[in-house]
Amino acid sequence: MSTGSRCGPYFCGIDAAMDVVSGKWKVLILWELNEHGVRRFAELRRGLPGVSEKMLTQHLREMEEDGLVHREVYREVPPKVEYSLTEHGLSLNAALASLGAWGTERIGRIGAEKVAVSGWRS
Amino acid sequence: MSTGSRCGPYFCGIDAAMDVVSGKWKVLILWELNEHGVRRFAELRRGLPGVSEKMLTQHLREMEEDGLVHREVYREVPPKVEYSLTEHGLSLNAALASLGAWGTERIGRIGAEKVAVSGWRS
DNA sequence: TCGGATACCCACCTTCTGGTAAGTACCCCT
DNA sequence: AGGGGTACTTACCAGAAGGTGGGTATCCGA
Repeated sequence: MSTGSRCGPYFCGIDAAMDVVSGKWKVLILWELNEHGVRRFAELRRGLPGVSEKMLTQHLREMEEDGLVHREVYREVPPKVEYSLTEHGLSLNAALASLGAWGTERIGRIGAEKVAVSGWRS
Repeated sequence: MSTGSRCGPYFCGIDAAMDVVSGKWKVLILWELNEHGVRRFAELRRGLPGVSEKMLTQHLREMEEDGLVHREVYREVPPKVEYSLTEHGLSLNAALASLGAWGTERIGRIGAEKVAVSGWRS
């Protein structure tokens, strides 16, 4: 998966979009980055309770490959890396908005539990 | 998974929506059902090249549990079962439209291959 | 000097997902 | 009588996804 680039063949557009978004934390990373604009690695980790460092780096690398996030490395000590959304990441987030609204409605319908994390809304 | 109902806890709405849609063929089933209105089991199987009977039944059962599809059994011989979308399934499909548009744009951007199947558009 | 922070990488292990192949029971067509 | 279609179910298996716990090099504060 790390080398197997997500590039189809696809049945349709939804298929292609689901591909870049499939991964336990990807939409959450997208959301977090959208909310805060720019985030450092450790900030993302703290914002996503339960994510392992391995998964976070792996997902971030894949999203970088897919052109969704921008990775800015500052060659200093201690290391500093900033992540932000590219324009494709931003537009993907916008495209996910209606899906988010549907999901929020569903949460209310089935009375699902929600993880209480400060900073998470909707 | 068959018994583990998809019911959170969730971080946000997108999370909840992704949950009911995660599965290799689910969005495709959703799309197929949306295009044709009502479909029988074998029609769906033929419309989704590569799907195994096991996965199709499994996904259909889960989507029924999640209130996305309606299953109508006709007690005859040979057996006849018709599947269609519920209103929640229809609204989910509508919510996926913008994501589909994003994906279609992405396919063009990266020049991904598309499965050529008659009946599939966009 | 010791612990904590930064941003990772690596190997190992478990869990989950999906595929294969078989069986079921009854029908129609040739 | 044999083959194909209907809509599944079950058992088994392979590969992918994700979690755990270690290591790296450097710096800062206590």
